[in-house]
Amino acid sequence: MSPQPLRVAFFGSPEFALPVLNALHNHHDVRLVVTQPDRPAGRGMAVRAPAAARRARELDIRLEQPTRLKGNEPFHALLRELDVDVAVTAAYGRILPASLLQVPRHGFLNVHASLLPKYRGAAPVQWALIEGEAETGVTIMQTDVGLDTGPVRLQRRLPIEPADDAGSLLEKLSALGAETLLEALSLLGEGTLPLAPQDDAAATLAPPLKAEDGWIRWHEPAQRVVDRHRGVAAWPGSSFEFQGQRVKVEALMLAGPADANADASVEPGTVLSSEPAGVVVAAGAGSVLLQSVKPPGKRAMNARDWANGRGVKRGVRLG
RNA sequence: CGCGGGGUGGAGCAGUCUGGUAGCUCGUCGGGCUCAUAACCCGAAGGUCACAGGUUCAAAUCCUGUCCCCGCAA
Repeated sequence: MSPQPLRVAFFGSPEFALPVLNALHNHHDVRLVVTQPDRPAGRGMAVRAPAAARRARELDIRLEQPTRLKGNEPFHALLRELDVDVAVTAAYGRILPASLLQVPRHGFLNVHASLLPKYRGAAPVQWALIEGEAETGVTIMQTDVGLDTGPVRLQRRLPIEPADDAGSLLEKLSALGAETLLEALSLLGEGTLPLAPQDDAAATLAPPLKAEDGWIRWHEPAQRVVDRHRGVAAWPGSSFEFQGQRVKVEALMLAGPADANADASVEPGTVLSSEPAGVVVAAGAGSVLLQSVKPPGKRAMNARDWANGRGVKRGVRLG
């Protein structure tokens, strides 16, 4: 795709970064991979390396996992030594100091999973889903000192399918991001990569999700409950409270018209029926079908099975 | 040895603290009722209570060890 391989440094950590790293490795000269440090994760709290770090080892690319960047002179020196044309970031998860941005000849390009200036921040895909957007996309931007505020260099749009959740959309967008980045680097090599400032007035924020973003708000309209569920699917997942316990919802959908909450006097969160397909719950408008749930300490089960065992039937209130 | 929850007929649970007849909501099978059903009625089958050892007249239940599942932690 790129006739002229560039010398690049790559900054990225989680799964989202992998397609981008792989694309760079296939078409350019990746001289360095930088990820977040290894951290304890998983049951047993075993130390685990970020996805990009494991991939870098597989590809036998030099790997650095600095704890801090600001004032880290040896790291700055290393980047200068490697003499890279451009640095690329994709979900690196850290603000870069100005002193670092000017080291590569062409600065830093960031692969961001939204149509900037909308959804600046750490969770653009998740928030686009929660807000019920019909489309999203990826932006290749020139990194500056702000949070996703730098000029847009290349952008590609992608429709959001009804079946998409945070997991599937992140996957699609990382693939699209990798593709778009290669195109951008190609144009960069030719000196024809556009540079357009963002319209700050149109900017919106997509902050990291918090655990409470996953709680189902039954008073929201049914479609919004579904959209929120899709957005928080990767983490923290949606859940509700029942008898003091947090029950996670693995699968949920809009209830059919037959199950619609016709009686507006029914309190949101009230179980309307328990049927083979699942448990129908009244929302602020309309109703939602819980298909698969996961009580604490248990594996995922059909919502109907869960209801059978816990005495959940018509009229019971969920929190 | 980071913290915590769990393993009981085919599914989901109660019972364990305070040892003493295997319980509940479903499903399955047979029969009945109904124009009909995610409905209702009658009946039946189906369980080494995760595994091993120990205590006891007696263990799903108490003690010890092992295996497996799950949550927190981003």
